[in-house]
Amino acid sequence: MNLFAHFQGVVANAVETLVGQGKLPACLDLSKLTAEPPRDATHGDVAVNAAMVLAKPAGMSPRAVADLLVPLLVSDPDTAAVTVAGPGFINIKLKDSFWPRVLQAALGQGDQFGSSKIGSNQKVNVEYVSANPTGPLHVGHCRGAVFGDALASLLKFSGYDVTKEYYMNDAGGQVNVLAESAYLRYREALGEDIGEIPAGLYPGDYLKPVGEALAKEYGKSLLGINDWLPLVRDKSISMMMDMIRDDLASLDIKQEVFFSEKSLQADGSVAKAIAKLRASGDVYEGRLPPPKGEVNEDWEDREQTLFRSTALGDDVDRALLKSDGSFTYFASDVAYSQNKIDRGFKQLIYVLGADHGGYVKRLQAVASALAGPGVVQVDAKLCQLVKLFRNGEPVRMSKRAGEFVTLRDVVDEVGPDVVRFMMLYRKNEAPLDFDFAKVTEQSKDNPVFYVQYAHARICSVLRNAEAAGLKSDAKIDFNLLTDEAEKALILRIAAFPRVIEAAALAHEPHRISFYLYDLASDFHSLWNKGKELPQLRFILQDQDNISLTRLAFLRVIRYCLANGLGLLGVKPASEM
RNA sequence: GACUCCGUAGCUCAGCUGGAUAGAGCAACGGUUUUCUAAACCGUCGGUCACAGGUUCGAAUCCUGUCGGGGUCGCCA
Repeated sequence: MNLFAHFQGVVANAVETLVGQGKLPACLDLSKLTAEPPRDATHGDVAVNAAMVLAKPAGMSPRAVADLLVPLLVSDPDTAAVTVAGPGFINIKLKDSFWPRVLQAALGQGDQFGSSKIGSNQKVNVEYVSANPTGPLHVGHCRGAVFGDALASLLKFSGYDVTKEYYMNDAGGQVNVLAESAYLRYREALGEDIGEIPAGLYPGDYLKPVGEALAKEYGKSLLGINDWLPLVRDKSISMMMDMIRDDLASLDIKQEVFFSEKSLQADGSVAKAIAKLRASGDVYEGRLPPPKGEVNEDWEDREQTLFRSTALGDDVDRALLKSDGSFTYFASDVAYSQNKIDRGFKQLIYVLGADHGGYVKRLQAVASALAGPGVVQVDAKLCQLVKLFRNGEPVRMSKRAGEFVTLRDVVDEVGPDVVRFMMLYRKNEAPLDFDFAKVTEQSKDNPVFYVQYAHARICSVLRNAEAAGLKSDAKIDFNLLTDEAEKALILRIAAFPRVIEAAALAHEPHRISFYLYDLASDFHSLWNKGKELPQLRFILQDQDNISLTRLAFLRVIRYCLANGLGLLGVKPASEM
């Protein structure tokens, strides 16, 4: 249960009661009404902005609105006191008996604590990675991969019907280059000296197994023929996708749908989607102004088939057909968008690199044109660059052969949990520095370690508890948790569902990482307080009720940590 | 030139879709350990939220403009 959402409802009901009594005018907009944790804990437990938001539309002073609301809120069974403060905040102080119920409920929910139904089973498509199937994933793909996966988990946990998807660009010119590169490796596998890989082809060693596989499967039969390309291309793509899936598996990422661009062209979907847009007047024949910025020698002024994306907020209209009559990449995306709409998705989330920023508006324009304005929500999450460092020194990468750091290199060096946590310890719009030395350091400077250490400490106490042998008639009574440090933790725990919901609505999984850090900090504080004040320790000799209560408390904290880490895709450590 | 992201403490960053006196960590300084994991904790110091306007009860947050930094601007994918 999200207690803040609960009290927002309580306040909304109170307002409606007042409207019913004629004390407040009807048709007030309640959408801006919030209930949130006050900045300063001395103000109470829940801060409500109702009086300030409603004052103007009601034609009253905030104070007058508050005076109407306070009596109704005081009568709520959970409130101990209601005060009006500052510019018109209504601060609710909850009864002491409220918090034990929160802990009890959290304990009962266990690994579901923090989950919600705010998604109402709405169908959401999260498309991420979608790297060209021409080689292994590099470190640049890492962030989007982890981000997309965590966002999908977060949305599932929040009650959305989520599909995790990868779009395979298996139709363009890149995969023909891949095929030519693989064909060279095939000839090499048959014993031919192929020399240097020509410029423009993919030089990486990872294509050698493709050549060998082709040699094994077809012998020399592909040498004499002219139409080897489609066959080699399909085989290469298939093997590259297997490799990419392996790379993703190393981060424990498994997408449910791998959607083929080629299939859209093959089954006529692209032509159909374009025809639909032409019928609605969104596609026309026309000319484009030359591109700004760098001069492009290939630019040619000609009449072409264009999507009227400027009508929907884009900078220029977008071409759908190349001069040779084949579809552009964007044309496939029109059909792909239609396909997603047809599958019933109400939200299309694209996790993209920052270099795709210019693509966002046309994706939104296409969805709007195909489904109607506002019918499907398109949210593009742009992940900024990851800069790699080794002991403070930037890791140099060049695009020449062998000098790029692969996703696998990073995962193999620091482990999947560290990669996942660190990639989510920044909001996606912020650039991220990733230092191999720092992220594996075992100290509080390293947030991954800090959070894991809290979890391990809890597990350690729970192990010790088994040896302590508590009496079987001991009872859990969360009213026994009265210390300031304990209360701080209880408040933090109570905020967990709200953090998850807010992160899900904002599509910002990084909020969970920061929450977990704060939670770990509260826990470490309590732990150390127990060093000075032995009565605050978790297991007390001959005080089985309080010991059992504190152990249950620890289990609730552990659920928060484990559930939060689980959403990030990080495995909690039970010892370190 | 256009679009887009960013600009918050000496450094790295949060800031809960507009709330009350702007928060953490690092660095600096001081303290805590016969103890359930000190791999930790507590305290002090540190701010013109880039700048200028606007919107309103109220702005780091929204709008406009300026400055500074990153990214993008193809019939590529």
